[in-house]
Amino acid sequence: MSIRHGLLALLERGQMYGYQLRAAFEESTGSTWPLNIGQVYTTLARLERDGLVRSLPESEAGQRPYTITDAGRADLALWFATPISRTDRPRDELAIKLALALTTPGVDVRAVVQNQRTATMRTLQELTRLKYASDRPEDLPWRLVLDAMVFQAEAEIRWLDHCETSLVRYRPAPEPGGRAAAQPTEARWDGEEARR
Amino acid sequence: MSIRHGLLALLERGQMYGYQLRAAFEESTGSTWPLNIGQVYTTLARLERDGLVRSLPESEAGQRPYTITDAGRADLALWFATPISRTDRPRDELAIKLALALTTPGVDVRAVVQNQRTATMRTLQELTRLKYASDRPEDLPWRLVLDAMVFQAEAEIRWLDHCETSLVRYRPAPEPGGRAAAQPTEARWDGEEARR
DNA sequence: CGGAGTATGCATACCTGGTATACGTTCCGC
DNA sequence: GCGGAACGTATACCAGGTATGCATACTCCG
Repeated sequence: MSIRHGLLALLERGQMYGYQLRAAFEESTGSTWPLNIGQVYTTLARLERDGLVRSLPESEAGQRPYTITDAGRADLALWFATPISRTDRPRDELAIKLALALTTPGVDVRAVVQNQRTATMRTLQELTRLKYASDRPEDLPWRLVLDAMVFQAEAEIRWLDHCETSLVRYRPAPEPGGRAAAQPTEARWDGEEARR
Repeated sequence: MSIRHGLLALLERGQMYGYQLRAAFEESTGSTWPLNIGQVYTTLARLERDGLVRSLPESEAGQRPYTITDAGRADLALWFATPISRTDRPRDELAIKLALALTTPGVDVRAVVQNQRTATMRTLQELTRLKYASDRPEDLPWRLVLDAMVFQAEAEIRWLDHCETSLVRYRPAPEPGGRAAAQPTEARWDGEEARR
């Protein structure tokens, strides 16, 4: 629901049309997350269907501006007033990957951790480089977005290190017989282990 | 692409059918991210369409097990070998929300930050409670997933505090005239500000 | 001047992720 | 025996996300 409310917030500043909305969205986050133009139009259509925006008559240059409605303003206010909870965040692909790597035969978990660590370190350097590239005080929103990514990358590094030490202590030998794809007859996960 | 590869990794342990796959997936992440059963079947169909899994004949009990193919094994190995980059992560809804709050008239940014902070602190307490609930050493994957969420929540707290101090220093008065929805004639974002 | 390239602008097709729901069977307890 | 819980598959539907088509206007350069 991020883009819906993002467009609503931009329309709260005044009427705008699709192309403008994309530019404003990308500018407010420093082009960190490029926004496909097609999604802007489909999202605008859905917002209009739901009564949160209203499309104005096409301008002389062929642009179709939109305005936010009262219902849209209420929805936006609710979005700003409601904190983002843990349950409506997307799945953490890295965590899933590592958790599954631990129980998948033939996977070098240490290597996965190490590869990810160097990649994340590289990202972190790139982010700090970007951070000090522009120091204009009016870029506060963009710099906060950058800081969010920096903080998150640092947390990821810490977590990866934590994983590595946990691995050493708990998993000296993951599977004593090597590749364990040898039970052909029946599946090994028959549900009674699935409930903890 | 998280679930595609997740199912592939589970099938690497041996043949399984849909319902089993969901149970195994949820168990390996400690039911942190519940997986809708419908998604398992549609994803399996897409994996079979792409030649990464093969469906076996229906068992006597009416279950339809799947096996991973060689192409699937190769895809899975590639997934484990390739680190997750910054660009293919989902948008950070909280960062977008705060960046937009800064430029949206009539939004109390401090309140947004404070609300989010208390909510995240609550999740953090809940997570540490969960973390010490089970200490079985064989639950390492699940505990690592939990730790990932803890590290991320802590980073979020730090970032929110950082936002608050930045706000104090840079934005003592966001809009001197109050609600600024007063320019009715023309849109205020005409593209020449959009390029930085 | 003419054409190639680029920015502006809208629209649609298509795929994946995610959810709800329908619809069966089996098993177990009351 | 019957009602609910667990097991199991399947489909419809919506939102997020991407690629692409298509049109106009401006600019730059030979």
